[in-house]
Amino acid sequence: MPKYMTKQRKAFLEFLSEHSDEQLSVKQIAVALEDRNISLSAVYRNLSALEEDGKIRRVSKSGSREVYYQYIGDEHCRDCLHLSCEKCGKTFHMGVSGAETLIKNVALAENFAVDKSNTVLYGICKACQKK
Amino acid sequence: MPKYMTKQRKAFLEFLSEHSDEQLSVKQIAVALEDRNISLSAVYRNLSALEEDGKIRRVSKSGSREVYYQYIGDEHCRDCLHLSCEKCGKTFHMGVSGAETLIKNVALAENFAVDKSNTVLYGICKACQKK
DNA sequence: CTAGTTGCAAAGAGTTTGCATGGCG
DNA sequence: CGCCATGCAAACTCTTTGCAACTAG
Repeated sequence: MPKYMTKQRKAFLEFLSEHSDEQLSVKQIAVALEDRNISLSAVYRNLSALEEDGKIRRVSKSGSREVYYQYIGDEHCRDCLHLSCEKCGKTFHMGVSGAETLIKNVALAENFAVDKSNTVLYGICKACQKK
Repeated sequence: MPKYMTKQRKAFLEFLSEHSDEQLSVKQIAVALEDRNISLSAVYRNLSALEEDGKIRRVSKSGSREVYYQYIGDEHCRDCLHLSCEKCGKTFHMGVSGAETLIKNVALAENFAVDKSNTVLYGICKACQKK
């Protein structure tokens, strides 16, 4: 949707893609970007535009009432299921073959067509399980 | 957490459990209950109390920025994965055996321990697929 | 030059809180 | 009777919007 690449928008996209394995709150994003002279309203407007555009995804975390955003810019991510760790907050990708198997299982068992792009599985990742 | 069963709280729980296969917005709940003389603040307070208490779950829907709540009062639901239809908004339960298999697959493939109670798979249900 | 984008401030929506009143147990 | 829950209104926080100024193409 964005037409012009302003310096604000550039900084915005840079920041999000550098943190593409994290789920960021609006506040985190705003604070990180105010050094770069991006106003709060620009943050909100860019979030909306990029979400419509499919470049980022809005997600909700377990405990929190806050809204979080995550970068999904590259095509790769669109074919993955996402696993979100409830302890460290990082996101893991479940590759195409694994995801397809899982989705087929649900389809068979329940006659339900899972929407990959919108589904996030929550749990505890390998690293955090060890702690 | 609730100590007294007031008539408001009774109506509140009745309404939610009658609609346990739907995800309800705060607004829907508030409108439905204002006939029964429940103020907006009582709705909010009860939502918080019951969420802490594990009787309801807060979920987020695909397109919307709104917060939704769903009744999960009975023990049965705690052992299920939930499938939420993006068209009709209804929730389907994926029984224990199917859910366990699915969760084991994820654990094997990605070393990730899925948190059943917090995971909702989004997609299109059988009935809506036919339309 | 022109239309999209930004910043600011004000408006709006959603949620929480303080306090006096009322009702459950 | 004591304490919790409620209702109301005010306070807060988060998000959106109008408008003038700016800037990428």
